[in-house]
Amino acid sequence: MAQKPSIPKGTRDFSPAEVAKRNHIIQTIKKHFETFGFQPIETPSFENSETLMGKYGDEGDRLIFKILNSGDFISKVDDVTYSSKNSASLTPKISEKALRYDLTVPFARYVVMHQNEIDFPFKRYQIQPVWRADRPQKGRFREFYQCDADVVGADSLLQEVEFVQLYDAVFTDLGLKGTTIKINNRKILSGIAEVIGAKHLLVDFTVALDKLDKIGEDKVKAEMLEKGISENAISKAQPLFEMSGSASEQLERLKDILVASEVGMKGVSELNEIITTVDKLGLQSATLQLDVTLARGLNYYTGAIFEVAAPEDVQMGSIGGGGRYDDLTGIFGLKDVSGVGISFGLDRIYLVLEELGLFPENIETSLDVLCLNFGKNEGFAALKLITELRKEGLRADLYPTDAKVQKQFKYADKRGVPYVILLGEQELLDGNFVVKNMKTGDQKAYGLDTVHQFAEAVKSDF
RNA sequence: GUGGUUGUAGCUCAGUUGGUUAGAGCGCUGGAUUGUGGUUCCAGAGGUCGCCGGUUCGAACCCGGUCUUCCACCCCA
Repeated sequence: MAQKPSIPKGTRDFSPAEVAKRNHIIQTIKKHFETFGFQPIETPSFENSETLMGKYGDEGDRLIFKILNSGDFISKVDDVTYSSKNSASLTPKISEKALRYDLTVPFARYVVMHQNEIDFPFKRYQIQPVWRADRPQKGRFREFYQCDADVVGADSLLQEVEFVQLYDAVFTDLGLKGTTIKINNRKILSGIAEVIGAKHLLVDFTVALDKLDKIGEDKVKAEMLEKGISENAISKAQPLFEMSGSASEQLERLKDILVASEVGMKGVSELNEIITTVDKLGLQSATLQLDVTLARGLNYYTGAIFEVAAPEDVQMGSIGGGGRYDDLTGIFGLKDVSGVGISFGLDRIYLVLEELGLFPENIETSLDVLCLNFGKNEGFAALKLITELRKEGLRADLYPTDAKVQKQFKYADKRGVPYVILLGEQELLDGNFVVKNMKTGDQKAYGLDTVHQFAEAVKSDF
């Protein structure tokens, strides 16, 4: 080996133990997606560039991984473009495909392409990796999984209510108590921008406001000023910085502020309906919290927006987010299809569960029974035995060589196997096999004709 | 994309003002133990000091570049 092999920045290998834990999260999410009536789809890992470019803002375009064209792509570039050394104009000529950046835009493309086969409202879920050419940090990778659930073709606010319940169901099932589901409505933000006379600067306004809990009131105002929002406008928005109290109290105050804005009042009434409905239904372990500073960067949200914060004692960015987008499919030529969806950040949920020690104890157990190998005849008998155990549905294996018993036991111990079977010369003569419980150290003999009994005993121990 | 940070054995880390042969703990292999793991004891193997170049009689150590790690910003799951 000339040089140590490596993997690209921001990517990871997953060991058996890590895969087991990731699967635990994925299976839990999947289970609840399905009980809520979502159907799975999958889309290609790469799309045509024009499907993705321009959908996530300028910043987003920069973070999309582009795929170089095949063949002698450089000779097909005209001399002017080639010698301009301008990446923005050269890129489209040498790259026509790109790795998907999220699952929502490919889903919108899917809906438009398959609109005639889909029965609306369409509830789909999708669990696949996405790629971003970002600089890695804690909980941020260049390849990571998103677990999305979206509904298209239904503009009822009951969808929003369902998504709050879905978040609650998943995080409760994972044992992650004390998550906060923050909710806001893009219409309220639009309304405020309208009322303060900064409608044209909506995006800058919301991006700055989003940072309130992170950088504080003064810095947020400074950023707004810098972006060209007038002093006067900012002072009109002052009540936003002083929002407190229950959701209904906050909504009352918002009504006062937004009375002149039709869209703003619509947002207030939507939010009110969602919050009061959730309140009546109740949540198991999550808290729904109105947060008027919640903005979320993506430009396509038009109604409710969500973000899930991990329990307070864990240092981690959001572990999920989503919202309603009234016209996502419009970009691809299908008008008037409303969509709403949420996403779970698998990798971040993993880090949170790990930090809080919330993975089930025996999740890493990959084998229920290991049978030791005492030689040719004994090994053959053992193979017959574990074949029966496998038919019983147990994960059973035979040590492949008749290595020293000590070595075989050590292997079983390291693998975390709960039961070890000894089937040697003496046992063969007696027509039985000895089972050692690795946790307690107890040993017990079973007749070779009572394998089923043993299997049941093991299963009842789970 | 901007600024900073990290890299020494499989893992976690020491390593003096630049000085001969780079260390520890854990893990690994073998033995104490020819049918009993997790504890203990003994022995052993294992390193191009991230990579490339420079300064120097001499570099793990100083300088430059590069890759990587982590952090802050931008943005975001």
